[in-house]
Amino acid sequence: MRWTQTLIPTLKETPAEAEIASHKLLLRAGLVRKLSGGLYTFLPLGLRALRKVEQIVREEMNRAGALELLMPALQPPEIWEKSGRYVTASGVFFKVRDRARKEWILGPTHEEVITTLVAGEINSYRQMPKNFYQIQTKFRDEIRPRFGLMRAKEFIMKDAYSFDTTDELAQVSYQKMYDAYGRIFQRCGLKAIAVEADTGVMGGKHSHEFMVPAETGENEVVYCEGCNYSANLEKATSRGPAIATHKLAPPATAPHHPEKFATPGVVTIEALSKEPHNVTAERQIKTLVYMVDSKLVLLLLRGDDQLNEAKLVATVGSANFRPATAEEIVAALGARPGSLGAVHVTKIPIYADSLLSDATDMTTGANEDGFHYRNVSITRDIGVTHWVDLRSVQLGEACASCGKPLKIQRAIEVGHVFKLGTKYSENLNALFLDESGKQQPAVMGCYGIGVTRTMQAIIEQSHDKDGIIWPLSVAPYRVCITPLGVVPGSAVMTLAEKIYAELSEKGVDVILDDRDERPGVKFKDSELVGFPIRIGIGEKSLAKGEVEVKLRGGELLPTKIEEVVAKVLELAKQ
RNA sequence: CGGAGCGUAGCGUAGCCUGGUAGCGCGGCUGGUUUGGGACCAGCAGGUCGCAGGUUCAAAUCCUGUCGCUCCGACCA
Repeated sequence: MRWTQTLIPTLKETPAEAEIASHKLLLRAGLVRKLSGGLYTFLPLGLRALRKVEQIVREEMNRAGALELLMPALQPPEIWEKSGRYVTASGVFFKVRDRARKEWILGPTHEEVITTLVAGEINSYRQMPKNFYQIQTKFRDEIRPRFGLMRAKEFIMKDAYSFDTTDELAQVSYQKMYDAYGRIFQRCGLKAIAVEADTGVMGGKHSHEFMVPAETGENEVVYCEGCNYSANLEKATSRGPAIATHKLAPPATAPHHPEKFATPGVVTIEALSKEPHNVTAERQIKTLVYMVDSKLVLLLLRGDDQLNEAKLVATVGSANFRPATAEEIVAALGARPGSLGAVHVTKIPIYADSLLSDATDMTTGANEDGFHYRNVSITRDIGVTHWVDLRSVQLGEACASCGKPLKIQRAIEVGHVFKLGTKYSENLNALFLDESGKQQPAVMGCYGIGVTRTMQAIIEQSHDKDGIIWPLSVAPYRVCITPLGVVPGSAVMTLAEKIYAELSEKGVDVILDDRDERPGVKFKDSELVGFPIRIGIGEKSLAKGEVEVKLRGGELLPTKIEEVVAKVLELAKQ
């Protein structure tokens, strides 16, 4: 490709809308342009990089035995009603109506469609296992699109769905995808790690997310350097905080009942931990009031812990919850937030974090404004209905499996693999006959990669102050030829044309910067766009019988003219 | 949806508080000088100041509404 014949609208200045490095570079390097919030046009250069990522995904899926197909983006709501997700997933739907006013859904994902297909086409254990995938545009009415392609209303996803006869074989399919994902991200030049993850609204039993460490990521990953443990913060567990609760023995003189005391104006854990009360946070019980499916529940945590809402969802089995309003709380407990507690509460379900299971000599609100109880023993004084895991792991806590201190790092989720079980196959009738002629639901897995997000994650992980540093495997062009003069017939331009023709002939992706621009402009642009290999040709180097081969990552390699094609072929090999 | 901020030329912005001529840089076009790291000179084009209403002799500026964008939260590839 000749630079003057394509469109690469690079920008010197960063558009105000971009906040993170990869978003700024997508715009500045002329890869994408925004049409509207969360909606982007891929310009020729951006599309080339995207196609490279797609091709890597395709090759690895094929290698893992998955079968490519293509499903409609427009879906009938009836199949979502069958799966039960018409209501639970309704928040993400873009809906449209046809001329008869019938409603259709722009597909946010395709479990319902693929399961409907399989229900019709696969009837015997002899036809399994099967794994189908597609690379296709998804539509999600995101509450807040952001960071360019990172979270968009419309994005390209690779989604795969496996169907097996047994749980054991489904595990094999899952492992194949897990391994393929590792290869895909590695080939994209990404450092990605697999972490245990929460299954969320997808349902299912078990899942891993593939995370790209990045400060700008929207997720937090808990990991251990002592063993291989790593998990999304939403899911992570530990041996608990450094100060254990069960070691807080009550003084021998303490009475065998809670003792009410006045705490005027004290409405936070922190305030209670200071003068004159001096009750440290780990000796307090934090009482939260939530509305879950329009019913009140009490959530108890140790004073220094944070509620993990993903764990709450897993615990109560509903994503339909919110903190109760002050009015609802006063009506139910008779006190305002800040003086709440669960002592003597009997009519409301009480979910307590397991960390409190043997807590004694604790302090908590007395459900009377301005008063707290001390000397609370949770098993003696509080009618806990459910002991559960509600707390978020904190930095430095001991790893549950090896005891080393846990670390926490922000990351971008680029892929997610789920074991789904038989939820969809049962609801949508994807049944097969086994060897004994018995009808059974297929055991499913589903596997997603955000292709557009992966492309941006590569930029986020691989750039410097001058621009993008594309890995060879996904660069829009592997080689950029930069003649410093473009006069037709000149020695410089003649050589540039010759090298361009030879590399093109050998099948190398190469772009010839034939713009009549000053050298500085061309150098800056080639670094901003981030071509892995640049061949600089100018009169100075030509006089020495050389051209300059420059790697975007660093080295400058003066190269004899007659050796340059062979050398670049070697460098551009993957 | 809750909270915060911002909408002025393709991009980045000044002007707004204190109402009266829309200004600058980048980019674009023409001509010239330049030519190994985002050149210089001269000239030119490009704006219903997001939109609608209101106040006023007069609105980019003040008021109301609305739409859009960005950031924090919930959602997720």
